[in-house]
Amino acid sequence: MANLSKLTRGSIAKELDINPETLRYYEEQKLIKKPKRLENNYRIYDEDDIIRIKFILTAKQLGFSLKEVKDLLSLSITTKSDRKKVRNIASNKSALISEKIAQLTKMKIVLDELILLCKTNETASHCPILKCIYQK
Amino acid sequence: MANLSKLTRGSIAKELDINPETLRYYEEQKLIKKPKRLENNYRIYDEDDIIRIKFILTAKQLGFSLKEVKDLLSLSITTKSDRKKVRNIASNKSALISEKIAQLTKMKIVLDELILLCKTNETASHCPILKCIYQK
DNA sequence: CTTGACCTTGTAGTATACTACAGAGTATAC
DNA sequence: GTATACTCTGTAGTATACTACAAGGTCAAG
Repeated sequence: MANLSKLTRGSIAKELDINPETLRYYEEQKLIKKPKRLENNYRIYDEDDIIRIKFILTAKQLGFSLKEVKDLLSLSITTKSDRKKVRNIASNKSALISEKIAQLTKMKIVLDELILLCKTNETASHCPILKCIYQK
Repeated sequence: MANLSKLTRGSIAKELDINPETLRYYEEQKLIKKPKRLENNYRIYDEDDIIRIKFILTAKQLGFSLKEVKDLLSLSITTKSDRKKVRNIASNKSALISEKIAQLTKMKIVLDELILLCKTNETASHCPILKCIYQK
């Protein structure tokens, strides 16, 4: 039966540079919905799935666990009662993200200083990266 | 023998809200140096150790693996030959951090928009957080 | 002077997040 | 029409990062 170069597990995995099995794992963990199947029972993904998977991979890089990613993905307001819950989760995550940005900014400043030192003839022993901890 | 309320494994762990065993694990993994010992063989840490442990915990929250943390902690210029190596690692990490900051910023914008929606009477179904993927 | 809360070592177990494999079916390339 | 390269399911194994436990030593409080 014709495949018509559809978005199967393998092609998605290749495009996103992940193991095809990871897609099955995310499905099992309910991070992505069960995809449609071709006549031959092959999983077939759409653009929305790709967006979602990209989000999962990105959030993971930013230090969120799969459980936290799941929380983030659940943030939609479909009923009135969702409003307060969503606002709570979103507020918490927003604050957490601000904190992460602040820490990363400090870390980047120290690294960029260090790169400058490398270009000149100075030395920087004693783990200069640690400066970012007691830096404003 | 007098302890003089020294910084033992337990007190550090309590202060940093981690499991005392984690300190032994980080020592084994060579993320922190072997600490001095009291006369009774108890591990005893100093302020530098605390800074270093705080850095490890922070970097982990930001999505760095322990291996990456180790790389970051190794960034010191003690000999001339270090210069190029340090500059390479630091440059790579600096760029990676910029990327993380950009992604987190996008994510925060979407979350803050969502919080606003919660305050008004609008709905936001279909996982609004996913917007941060195809956002400039 | 003992009870309980620390500490020591070595080793084993766990949670998270994949990753691989077996055994079978399906599909494209020559 | 047959390699070989996918796909399917179920299940087992692995890497990372802890976390717990056993068996024993140390220490401050009552």
